[in-house]
Amino acid sequence: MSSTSSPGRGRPARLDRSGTVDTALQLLDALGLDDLTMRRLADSLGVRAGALYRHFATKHDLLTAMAERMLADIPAPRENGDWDERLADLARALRTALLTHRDGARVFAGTHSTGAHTLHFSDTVTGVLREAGFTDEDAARTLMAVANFTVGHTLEEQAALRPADEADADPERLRQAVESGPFPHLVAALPTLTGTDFTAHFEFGLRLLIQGLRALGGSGARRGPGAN
Amino acid sequence: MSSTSSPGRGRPARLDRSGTVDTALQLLDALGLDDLTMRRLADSLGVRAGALYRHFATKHDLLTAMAERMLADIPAPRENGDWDERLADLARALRTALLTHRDGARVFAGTHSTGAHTLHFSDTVTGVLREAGFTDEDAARTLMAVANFTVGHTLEEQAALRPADEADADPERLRQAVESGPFPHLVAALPTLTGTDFTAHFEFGLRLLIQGLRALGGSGARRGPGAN
DNA sequence: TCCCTTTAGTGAACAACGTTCACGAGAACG
DNA sequence: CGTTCTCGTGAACGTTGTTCACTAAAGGGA
Repeated sequence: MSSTSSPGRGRPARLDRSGTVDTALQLLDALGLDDLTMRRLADSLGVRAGALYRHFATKHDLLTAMAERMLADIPAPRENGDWDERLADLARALRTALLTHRDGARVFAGTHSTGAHTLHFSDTVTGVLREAGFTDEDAARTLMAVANFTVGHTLEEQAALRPADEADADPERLRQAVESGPFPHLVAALPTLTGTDFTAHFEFGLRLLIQGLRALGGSGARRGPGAN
Repeated sequence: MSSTSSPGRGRPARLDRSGTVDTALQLLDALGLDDLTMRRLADSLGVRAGALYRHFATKHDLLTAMAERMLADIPAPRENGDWDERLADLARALRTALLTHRDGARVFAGTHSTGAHTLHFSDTVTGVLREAGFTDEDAARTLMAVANFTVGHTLEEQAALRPADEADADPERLRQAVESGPFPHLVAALPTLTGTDFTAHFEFGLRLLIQGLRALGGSGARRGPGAN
């Protein structure tokens, strides 16, 4: 299937940053973040672990490059749309990018890339807002709010997606704990809380943020659409 | 200074779950999550590392107990207040609880406690919303949205608070990367993005969520206050 | 009081981890 | 052709979470 990830035999195994990140992301999908080790990655590349340090100063450096790569394929928001639709496009695209790889949100949350893709995404978000008439300050804070919500949500979503053998066994354990204590409101909320339609959960929070933004931006909300 | 954290000499060193969690949280504040090891914790307790496994099945189990303990001292929201004020109280209290300990958000995000304090907090949040007239479903989804935003925000806040020696050096490195590329909107947003008033950032996102909630809850927003 | 069961911590070990470094093979270059 | 530089090797270092046979001490009947 893939040409870069098989260890092969007798292959010369010339490494480079880009191909290594590719293989690392494939390995992440196969093993999860906890089992992604420098030695296993080196094995997949037909190389010893020490060789990786010619290209990445540290494992954290590798993870940062992986996070940066995850944002590479984020599509641009729709053109000729209102700012709220375009902002929603971008938030959904960020969630999708994190969901594309196993433990993607954990990798992203643990790093702080200043690479071109990450900066481009942030620039696009603030651009949509500034062009809609929001102040620089509100645009910046909105970027943070949307990104933090999206990362927080996806962290939770991917935690729930984990194989159940990892001692958590959330669905039933939570229900039992809630029902055996004085938590009447939680009992009522439980069906939704344990529901698995994470897209609906995400859309709910996103709608809240955007509605709040509409209420805030007296000038921004009423601008003509697509004044590109 | 503290009586539970000094290794002492010749002390019999009887362990229990509660005291161990206390010492672990003190050690977390002193060392940070990355340097909190089972051996160091055992040292602080005057005990060998293996002894900890009599009380905690795994390190993750210990961390879960620490996360649960962090929510122990969360104050109740104001009584006789509108639902939006009470919800804001709870969100702020969660942020404060996570900020109280170094890397608190990381510990919390990496665990899923089903303990009494965690459930009580969730019950209180959904209770405020249900009593305000929101549906069970909206109450549950609001809990998730507010919690995910708060955790995501505090994760970022505490990451920025880290000692600068950890290779990130965010403030200047980000500015330099942004200004050396084609990111005009980001440049404009930079002063706010690199600002250190995280409370203002948090309040902005929180206001967005609550305003959005007001727009959503036709019946909820107009209920009489304090219908306890 | 004696015995016996249970509890809790010891000490040593295990496999695995991230990371470092002296070294050698081979490419690149003049 | 000779030299320099690049890059992966192999072995090691210190540290991590976790396990387990053992021992010392506490608890409870008879």
